[in-house]
Amino acid sequence: MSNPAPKPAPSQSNFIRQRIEADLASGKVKAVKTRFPPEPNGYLHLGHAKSILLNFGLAREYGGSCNLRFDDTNPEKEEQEYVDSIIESVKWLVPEFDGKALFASDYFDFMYRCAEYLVSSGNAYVDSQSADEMKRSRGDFTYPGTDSPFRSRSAEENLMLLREMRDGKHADGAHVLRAKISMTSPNINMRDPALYRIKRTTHHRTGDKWCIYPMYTYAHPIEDAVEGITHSLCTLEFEDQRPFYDWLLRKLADGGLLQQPLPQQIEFARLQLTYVLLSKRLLIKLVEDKVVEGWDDPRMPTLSGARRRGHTPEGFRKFAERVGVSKENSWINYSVLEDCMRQHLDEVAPRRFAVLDPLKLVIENYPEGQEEMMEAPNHPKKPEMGKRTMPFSRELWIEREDFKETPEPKYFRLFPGNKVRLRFGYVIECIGYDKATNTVRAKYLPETRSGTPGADSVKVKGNIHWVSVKHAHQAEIRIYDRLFKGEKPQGQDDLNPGSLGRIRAQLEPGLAAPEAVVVQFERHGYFAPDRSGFSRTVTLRDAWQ
RNA sequence: UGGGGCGUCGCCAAGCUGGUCUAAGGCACCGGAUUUUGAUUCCGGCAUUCCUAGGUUCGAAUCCUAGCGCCCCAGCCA
Repeated sequence: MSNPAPKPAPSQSNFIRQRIEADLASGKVKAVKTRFPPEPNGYLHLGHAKSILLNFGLAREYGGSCNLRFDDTNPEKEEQEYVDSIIESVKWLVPEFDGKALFASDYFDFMYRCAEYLVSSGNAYVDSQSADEMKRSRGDFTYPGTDSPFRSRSAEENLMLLREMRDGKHADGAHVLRAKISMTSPNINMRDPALYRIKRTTHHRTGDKWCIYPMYTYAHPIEDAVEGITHSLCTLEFEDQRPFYDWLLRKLADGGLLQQPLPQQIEFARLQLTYVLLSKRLLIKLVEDKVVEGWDDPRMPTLSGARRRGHTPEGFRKFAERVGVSKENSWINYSVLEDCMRQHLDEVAPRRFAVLDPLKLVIENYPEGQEEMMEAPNHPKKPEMGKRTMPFSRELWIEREDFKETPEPKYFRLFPGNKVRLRFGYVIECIGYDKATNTVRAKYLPETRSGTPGADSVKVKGNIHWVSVKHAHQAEIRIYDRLFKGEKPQGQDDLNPGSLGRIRAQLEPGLAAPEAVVVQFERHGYFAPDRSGFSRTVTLRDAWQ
């Protein structure tokens, strides 16, 4: 009681929060309950991250809870492998997630009972038209549909047929259970939508128990209601489905099968990122065609790929906050995601030296055989992150970019006659370049050793990193570029052939055994230890050129 | 074409029970300061205008009318 509740970070107002707050204030809803309902037919991608963070975030923010629920109503497309990867990704992204997964298939019995109720109460019927006939009689945008010749079957006949369907007495496609609403509704989704179809397929969880499976349209509202979901968030394309969502729930509640308060569907705009393709169909194809190494290839826009790439949950949270939620069909620049990752990584990544494009430098007045240990902080602003030491010697690797025989204007790194600081080491002066050995020649100024009183006696503008040739640890570094070259890629034709680059780099010795999830190679960017090498997560911002 | 949505700065996005809007905030961008990462941080600048045209009103991004533009729906997919 003593301490005032910690003030939550002020969240950006949005239409969903407003709805929730109104429902809470009016007493319509006691506690917020949301859900994230993926279909286990692929790996989670960046678009899902927005939805996951939205649903779990809202629940946390309003002291409610959020379920991970698999929408496994189509056994033909769904697999256990996907279930496992999805659970793992959600766990990774949302620390407070308890790892418990729910399944639509656990409600199949109840859904079936609801179906029998709808039939008995005259709200559903078994249609025996072919798929093609159904399509034709549905009408189109300009013409109303026409009633199926089977629409007026008696409740008894419908019930009998439905049970036969359930018991596997009919072939796939022979019949379908439909809601009896109106074939003339201007909303095509209300023209007697299908509820159950016959699919004599083995389900990854219920096995061969069922011969009929509910449609998403029918199953989803029931799943929400059974779990006591208060706010069912989905993407814009389901907006036209909402009247049916409400219709179904009301019928079932009238029949005493569901309790108030009933869940309400709220739609928001899905994430669209430039240079990224988030279609599951295409992602599956990239994996199958081996265009990438797998679902977790660091170039993939999947969460498992992002993780290997070095992207972090905290970065994603910043991203979700930054892009907000609305009904506006917007495109987010990919650079926004990168910037969010940079922002988080800047705070937590230990700094290290890595020479990605090595050029040899010899300090001619530095005694051969001499070695010194140079101390460098792990983070420029966080002394609590400690320090590490690096061996310094006469021959060093420096970045090819950091030396120019003939510098362009405003270039302030190494060139003949110029002085530069070897970061956390000495100030050196370039005295030439030996073409025969491809070596930069320099002399050092002994009194300028970092951390000593004379360190600042010589002012220099440039600061470059280095690695002792004798002590360097070599490793492969994967440099990733965008997987697609177009700003709004359409498909595989837009793949960027240069999305993967491999280089051999010279690293400070401690990097032989990296402890951090992501480190910063100073002046380069953030890199994630990955498979005996490193994956470049994202570069540092660079105002030079 | 019928229905459903959306249109506020380069990109997001508040505001939309009308006045406090000559429109919040973030990102980007442009200056400038600090800096042993040309990074980070810091400070300053950045829509007389809210898709368009009318109307209501003392007063409109907010209300009304008519247009225009974009997205979604005609799976026994989700």
